[in-house]
Amino acid sequence: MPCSPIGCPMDSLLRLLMGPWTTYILYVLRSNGPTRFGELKRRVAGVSAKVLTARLRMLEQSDVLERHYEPTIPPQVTYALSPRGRELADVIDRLGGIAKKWKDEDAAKAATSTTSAPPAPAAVPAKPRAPSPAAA
Amino acid sequence: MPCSPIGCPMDSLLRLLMGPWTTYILYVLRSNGPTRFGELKRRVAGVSAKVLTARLRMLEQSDVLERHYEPTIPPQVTYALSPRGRELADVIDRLGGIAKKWKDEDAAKAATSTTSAPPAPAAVPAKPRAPSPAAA
DNA sequence: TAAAGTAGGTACCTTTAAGTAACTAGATGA
DNA sequence: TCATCTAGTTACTTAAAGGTACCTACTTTA
Repeated sequence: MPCSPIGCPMDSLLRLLMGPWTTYILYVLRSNGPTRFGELKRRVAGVSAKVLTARLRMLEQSDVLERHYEPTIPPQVTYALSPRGRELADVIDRLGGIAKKWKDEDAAKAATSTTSAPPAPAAVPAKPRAPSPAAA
Repeated sequence: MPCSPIGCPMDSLLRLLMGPWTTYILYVLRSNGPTRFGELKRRVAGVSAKVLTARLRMLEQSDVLERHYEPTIPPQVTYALSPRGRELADVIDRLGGIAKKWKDEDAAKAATSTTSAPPAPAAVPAKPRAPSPAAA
Protein backbone atom coordinates (compact mmCIF):
# COMPACT_ATOMS: atom_id res chain seq x y z
CA MET A 1 0.00 0.00 0.00
CA PRO A 2 2.42 2.62 -1.17
CA CYS A 3 1.71 6.32 -1.18
CA SER A 4 2.95 6.37 -4.70
CA PRO A 5 4.35 3.80 -7.06
CA ILE A 6 7.37 1.88 -5.93
CA GLY A 7 10.56 3.65 -6.82
CA CYS A 8 9.18 7.14 -6.50
CA PRO A 9 11.65 9.05 -4.33
CA MET A 10 8.76 10.76 -2.59
CA ASP A 11 7.60 7.45 -1.24
CA SER A 12 10.20 7.03 1.49
CA LEU A 13 10.07 10.69 2.42
CA LEU A 14 6.32 10.60 2.80
CA ARG A 15 6.51 7.41 4.75
CA LEU A 16 8.75 9.37 7.09
CA LEU A 17 6.42 12.31 7.52
CA MET A 18 3.27 10.26 7.52
CA GLY A 19 3.58 8.64 10.90
CA PRO A 20 1.72 10.32 13.69
CA TRP A 21 3.73 12.87 15.68
CA THR A 22 6.56 12.99 13.18
CA THR A 23 6.08 16.55 12.08
CA TYR A 24 5.49 17.65 15.60
CA ILE A 25 8.73 16.06 16.72
CA LEU A 26 10.52 17.99 14.00
CA TYR A 27 8.71 21.15 15.03
CA VAL A 28 9.74 20.79 18.66
CA LEU A 29 13.30 19.98 17.73
CA ARG A 30 13.42 22.97 15.46
CA SER A 31 12.05 25.47 17.93
CA ASN A 32 13.67 23.95 20.99
CA GLY A 33 17.08 22.88 19.76
CA PRO A 34 18.73 19.66 20.97
CA THR A 35 16.32 17.93 23.28
CA ARG A 36 16.51 14.91 25.57
CA PHE A 37 14.14 11.99 25.26
CA GLY A 38 12.12 12.74 28.37
CA GLU A 39 11.80 16.40 27.51
CA LEU A 40 10.70 15.48 23.98
CA LYS A 41 8.12 13.12 25.36
CA ARG A 42 6.81 15.85 27.62
CA ARG A 43 6.62 18.42 24.84
CA VAL A 44 5.02 16.13 22.30
CA ALA A 45 2.10 15.72 24.64
CA GLY A 46 0.27 12.43 24.38
CA VAL A 47 2.84 10.40 22.53
CA SER A 48 3.79 7.05 24.03
CA ALA A 49 7.41 6.12 24.61
CA LYS A 50 7.06 3.26 22.19
CA VAL A 51 5.92 5.37 19.27
CA LEU A 52 8.26 8.20 20.09
CA THR A 53 11.18 5.77 20.08
CA ALA A 54 10.04 4.27 16.80
CA ARG A 55 9.76 7.70 15.17
CA LEU A 56 13.13 8.80 16.47
CA ARG A 57 14.73 5.64 15.10
CA MET A 58 13.15 6.20 11.71
CA LEU A 59 14.27 9.79 11.60
CA GLU A 60 17.72 8.91 12.81
CA GLN A 61 18.14 6.20 10.19
CA SER A 62 17.14 8.67 7.51
CA ASP A 63 19.73 11.15 8.75
CA VAL A 64 17.01 13.62 9.61
CA LEU A 65 18.14 13.89 13.19
CA GLU A 66 21.18 13.00 15.24
CA ARG A 67 21.20 11.01 18.42
CA HIS A 68 23.85 11.74 20.99
CA TYR A 69 24.31 9.19 23.73
CA GLU A 70 26.13 10.22 26.89
CA PRO A 71 26.94 7.20 29.09
CA THR A 72 26.60 8.99 32.37
CA ILE A 73 25.00 7.13 35.20
CA PRO A 74 21.53 8.20 34.46
CA PRO A 75 22.23 8.06 30.73
CA GLN A 76 21.62 11.21 28.75
CA VAL A 77 20.37 10.90 25.20
CA THR A 78 19.95 14.06 23.16
CA TYR A 79 18.26 14.43 19.81
CA ALA A 80 18.93 17.27 17.40
CA LEU A 81 18.03 18.13 13.83
CA SER A 82 20.63 17.30 11.21
CA PRO A 83 21.10 19.50 8.14
CA ARG A 84 18.59 17.31 6.38
CA GLY A 85 16.24 17.72 9.29
CA ARG A 86 16.46 21.49 9.07
CA GLU A 87 15.82 21.31 5.34
CA LEU A 88 12.76 19.20 5.96
CA ALA A 89 11.58 21.36 8.82
CA ASP A 90 11.64 24.36 6.51
CA VAL A 91 9.26 22.69 4.08
CA ILE A 92 7.06 21.58 6.91
CA ASP A 93 7.02 25.15 8.07
CA ARG A 94 5.86 26.23 4.64
CA LEU A 95 3.17 23.57 4.79
CA GLY A 96 2.19 24.92 8.18
CA GLY A 97 1.91 28.38 6.67
CA ILE A 98 -0.45 27.11 4.03
CA ALA A 99 -2.47 25.27 6.62
CA LYS A 100 -2.82 28.39 8.70
CA LYS A 101 -3.75 30.51 5.69
CA TRP A 102 -6.47 28.06 4.67
CA LYS A 103 -7.81 27.92 8.16
CA ASP A 104 -8.01 31.69 8.33
CA GLU A 105 -9.70 31.83 4.95
CA ASP A 106 -12.21 29.24 6.06
CA ALA A 107 -12.84 31.12 9.26
CA ALA A 108 -13.37 34.38 7.36
CA LYS A 109 -15.71 32.69 4.92
CA ALA A 110 -17.66 31.09 7.74
CA ALA A 111 -17.91 34.46 9.48
CA THR A 112 -19.36 36.26 6.45
CA SER A 113 -21.76 33.47 5.68
CA THR A 114 -23.03 33.33 9.25
CA THR A 115 -23.31 37.10 9.59
CA SER A 116 -26.97 36.99 8.66
CA ALA A 117 -27.55 33.31 8.14
CA PRO A 118 -27.96 30.25 10.37
CA PRO A 119 -25.08 27.74 10.60
CA ALA A 120 -24.37 26.55 7.09
CA PRO A 121 -25.65 23.06 6.27
CA ALA A 122 -22.87 20.53 6.29
CA ALA A 123 -23.66 19.10 2.91
CA VAL A 124 -23.99 20.66 -0.54
CA PRO A 125 -27.48 19.63 -1.53
CA ALA A 126 -27.56 21.40 -4.89
CA LYS A 127 -24.48 19.66 -6.22
CA PRO A 128 -25.30 17.07 -8.84
CA ARG A 129 -23.54 14.20 -7.17
CA ALA A 130 -23.85 10.97 -9.08
CA PRO A 131 -26.96 9.33 -7.70
CA SER A 132 -26.35 6.50 -5.31
CA PRO A 133 -27.88 3.42 -6.87
CA ALA A 134 -28.09 1.49 -3.64
CA ALA A 135 -30.02 4.28 -1.95
CA ALA A 136 -32.99 3.77 -4.22
CA MET B 1 -3.96 9.61 17.44
CA PRO B 2 -3.28 12.97 15.94
CA CYS B 3 -0.17 13.88 14.00
CA SER B 4 0.10 16.86 16.21
CA PRO B 5 -1.89 18.28 19.09
CA ILE B 6 -5.53 19.03 18.50
CA GLY B 7 -6.05 22.49 17.12
CA CYS B 8 -2.80 22.62 15.22
CA PRO B 9 -3.67 23.79 11.72
CA MET B 10 -1.14 21.37 10.29
CA ASP B 11 -3.18 18.49 11.61
CA SER B 12 -5.94 18.54 9.02
CA LEU B 13 -3.55 19.29 6.20
CA LEU B 14 -1.33 16.40 7.11
CA ARG B 15 -4.30 14.13 7.48
CA LEU B 16 -5.04 15.08 3.90
CA LEU B 17 -1.60 14.30 2.56
CA MET B 18 -1.06 11.27 4.74
CA GLY B 19 -3.41 8.89 3.08
CA PRO B 20 -1.88 6.55 0.55
CA TRP B 21 -1.99 7.73 -3.05
CA THR B 22 -2.96 11.28 -2.12
CA THR B 23 0.21 12.95 -3.27
CA TYR B 24 0.27 10.86 -6.37
CA ILE B 25 -3.26 11.87 -7.25
CA LEU B 26 -2.20 15.47 -6.90
CA TYR B 27 0.86 14.80 -9.01
CA VAL B 28 -1.16 13.22 -11.81
CA LEU B 29 -3.72 15.97 -11.72
CA ARG B 30 -0.98 18.57 -11.87
CA SER B 31 0.89 17.06 -14.77
CA ASN B 32 -2.17 15.82 -16.62
CA GLY B 33 -4.70 18.56 -16.09
CA PRO B 34 -8.40 17.77 -15.59
CA THR B 35 -8.80 14.02 -15.52
CA ARG B 36 -11.72 11.64 -15.47
CA PHE B 37 -12.19 9.05 -12.77
CA GLY B 38 -11.31 6.04 -14.87
CA GLU B 39 -8.28 7.72 -16.35
CA LEU B 40 -7.14 8.71 -12.88
CA LYS B 41 -7.59 5.17 -11.68
CA ARG B 42 -5.51 3.92 -14.58
CA ARG B 43 -2.73 6.43 -14.02
CA VAL B 44 -2.54 5.95 -10.29
CA ALA B 45 -1.70 2.32 -10.87
CA GLY B 46 -2.75 -0.06 -8.16
CA VAL B 47 -5.27 2.09 -6.37
CA SER B 48 -8.70 0.61 -5.77
CA ALA B 49 -11.84 2.47 -6.76
CA LYS B 50 -12.88 2.57 -3.14
CA VAL B 51 -9.78 4.30 -1.86
CA LEU B 52 -9.52 6.55 -4.89
CA THR B 53 -13.09 7.69 -4.32
CA ALA B 54 -12.43 8.27 -0.64
CA ARG B 55 -9.33 10.33 -1.38
CA LEU B 56 -11.10 12.37 -4.04
CA ARG B 57 -13.93 13.11 -1.63
CA MET B 58 -11.48 14.24 1.03
CA LEU B 59 -9.62 16.45 -1.39
CA GLU B 60 -12.84 17.85 -2.80
CA GLN B 61 -14.21 18.68 0.64
CA SER B 62 -11.01 20.48 1.46
CA ASP B 63 -11.29 22.54 -1.72
CA VAL B 64 -8.08 21.04 -3.02
CA LEU B 65 -9.71 19.81 -6.18
CA GLU B 66 -12.90 20.40 -8.10
CA ARG B 67 -15.31 17.76 -9.26
CA HIS B 68 -17.29 18.33 -12.41
CA TYR B 69 -20.20 16.01 -13.05
CA GLU B 70 -21.63 15.77 -16.53
CA PRO B 71 -24.94 13.88 -16.52
CA THR B 72 -24.51 12.30 -19.91
CA ILE B 73 -25.64 8.78 -20.27
CA PRO B 74 -22.40 7.20 -19.44
CA PRO B 75 -21.78 9.89 -16.85
CA GLN B 76 -18.59 11.90 -17.14
CA VAL B 77 -16.91 13.05 -13.97
CA THR B 78 -13.80 15.18 -14.23
CA TYR B 79 -11.42 16.13 -11.46
CA ALA B 80 -9.11 19.13 -11.56
CA LEU B 81 -6.85 20.96 -9.15
CA SER B 82 -8.28 24.05 -7.52
CA PRO B 83 -6.08 27.06 -6.70
CA ARG B 84 -5.50 25.48 -3.32
CA GLY B 85 -4.59 22.26 -4.99
CA ARG B 86 -2.01 23.98 -7.15
CA GLU B 87 -0.59 25.68 -4.08
CA LEU B 88 -0.33 22.34 -2.33
CA ALA B 89 1.09 20.62 -5.38
CA ASP B 90 3.87 23.19 -5.46
CA VAL B 91 4.95 22.32 -1.95
CA ILE B 92 4.70 18.64 -2.72
CA ASP B 93 6.90 19.29 -5.69
CA ARG B 94 9.46 20.91 -3.42
CA LEU B 95 9.23 17.92 -1.13
CA GLY B 96 9.79 15.73 -4.16
CA GLY B 97 12.87 17.73 -5.02
CA ILE B 98 14.29 17.15 -1.57
CA ALA B 99 13.48 13.47 -1.78
CA LYS B 100 15.26 13.19 -5.10
CA LYS B 101 18.28 15.11 -3.84
CA TRP B 102 18.59 12.87 -0.79
CA LYS B 103 18.26 9.79 -2.90
CA ASP B 104 21.00 10.98 -5.22
CA GLU B 105 23.21 11.83 -2.27
CA ASP B 106 22.64 8.42 -0.78
CA ALA B 107 23.40 6.78 -4.10
CA ALA B 108 26.61 8.76 -4.46
CA LYS B 109 27.65 7.92 -0.92
CA ALA B 110 26.91 4.26 -1.50
CA ALA B 111 28.90 4.33 -4.72
CA THR B 112 32.01 5.79 -3.09
CA SER B 113 31.82 3.46 -0.14
CA THR B 114 31.41 0.40 -2.33
CA THR B 115 34.10 1.43 -4.80
CA SER B 116 36.64 -0.72 -3.00
CA ALA B 117 34.56 -2.26 -0.26
CA PRO B 118 31.96 -5.02 -0.01
CA PRO B 119 28.31 -4.05 0.50
CA ALA B 120 28.09 -1.95 3.62
CA PRO B 121 26.70 -3.71 6.68
CA ALA B 122 23.15 -2.68 7.36
CA ALA B 123 23.68 -1.80 10.99
CA VAL B 124 26.03 0.64 12.70
CA PRO B 125 27.86 -1.59 15.14
CA ALA B 126 30.21 1.03 16.59
CA LYS B 127 27.45 3.36 17.70
CA PRO B 128 27.02 3.34 21.48
CA ARG B 129 23.35 2.55 21.46
CA ALA B 130 21.93 2.27 24.95
CA PRO B 131 22.34 -1.38 25.87
CA SER B 132 19.22 -3.45 25.60
CA PRO B 133 18.50 -4.78 29.08
CA ALA B 134 16.32 -7.62 27.94
CA ALA B 135 19.02 -8.93 25.62
CA ALA B 136 21.33 -9.80 28.50
C1' DT C 1 13.39 -0.23 52.03
C1' DA C 2 10.98 1.57 48.46
C1' DA C 3 9.92 4.99 45.04
C1' DA C 4 11.42 7.89 41.27
C1' DG C 5 13.99 9.15 37.28
C1' DT C 6 17.06 7.91 33.27
C1' DA C 7 15.94 5.76 28.14
C1' DG C 8 13.87 2.88 26.27
C1' DG C 9 12.19 -2.72 25.01
C1' DT C 10 8.48 -6.16 24.71
C1' DA C 11 4.02 -8.62 24.80
C1' DC C 12 -0.57 -8.22 24.04
C1' DC C 13 -4.80 -6.00 22.61
C1' DT C 14 -7.49 -3.12 19.73
C1' DT C 15 -8.57 -0.05 16.34
C1' DT C 16 -8.22 1.77 11.96
C1' DA C 17 -7.80 1.65 7.36
C1' DA C 18 -6.85 -0.73 3.13
C1' DG C 19 -7.97 -4.65 -0.10
C1' DT C 20 -11.38 -7.56 -2.57
C1' DA C 21 -15.46 -8.76 -4.65
C1' DA C 22 -20.00 -8.01 -5.78
C1' DC C 23 -23.43 -4.69 -6.91
C1' DT C 24 -25.87 -0.39 -9.00
C1' DA C 25 -28.38 2.31 -13.66
C1' DG C 26 -28.86 2.96 -18.24
C1' DA C 27 -27.37 2.83 -22.91
C1' DT C 28 -24.46 0.68 -26.41
C1' DG C 29 -22.31 -2.93 -29.19
C1' DA C 30 -21.84 -7.83 -30.58
C1' DT D 1 -29.59 -11.47 -24.85
C1' DC D 2 -25.53 -10.72 -22.64
C1' DA D 3 -21.43 -8.30 -21.78
C1' DT D 4 -19.38 -3.60 -21.39
C1' DC D 5 -18.73 0.99 -20.12
C1' DT D 6 -19.48 4.94 -17.00
C1' DA D 7 -18.52 6.21 -11.71
C1' DG D 8 -18.83 4.82 -8.04
C1' DT D 9 -21.05 2.10 -3.27
C1' DT D 10 -21.38 -1.56 0.09
C1' DA D 11 -20.23 -5.53 2.93
C1' DC D 12 -16.71 -8.48 4.35
C1' DT D 13 -12.05 -9.60 5.39
C1' DT D 14 -7.38 -8.78 6.84
C1' DA D 15 -3.18 -6.74 8.06
C1' DA D 16 -0.49 -3.07 9.76
C1' DA D 17 -0.13 0.22 13.03
C1' DG D 18 -0.76 2.52 17.67
C1' DG D 19 -2.01 2.17 22.80
C1' DT D 20 -1.38 0.22 27.36
C1' DA D 21 1.03 -1.87 30.69
C1' DC D 22 4.89 -3.90 32.51
C1' DC D 23 9.86 -4.79 32.27
C1' DT D 24 15.06 -3.63 32.31
C1' DA D 25 19.77 -1.49 35.18
C1' DC D 26 21.50 1.70 37.98
C1' DT D 27 21.59 5.62 41.25
C1' DT D 28 19.67 9.03 44.26
C1' DT D 29 16.45 10.52 47.53
C1' DA D 30 12.94 10.12 51.10
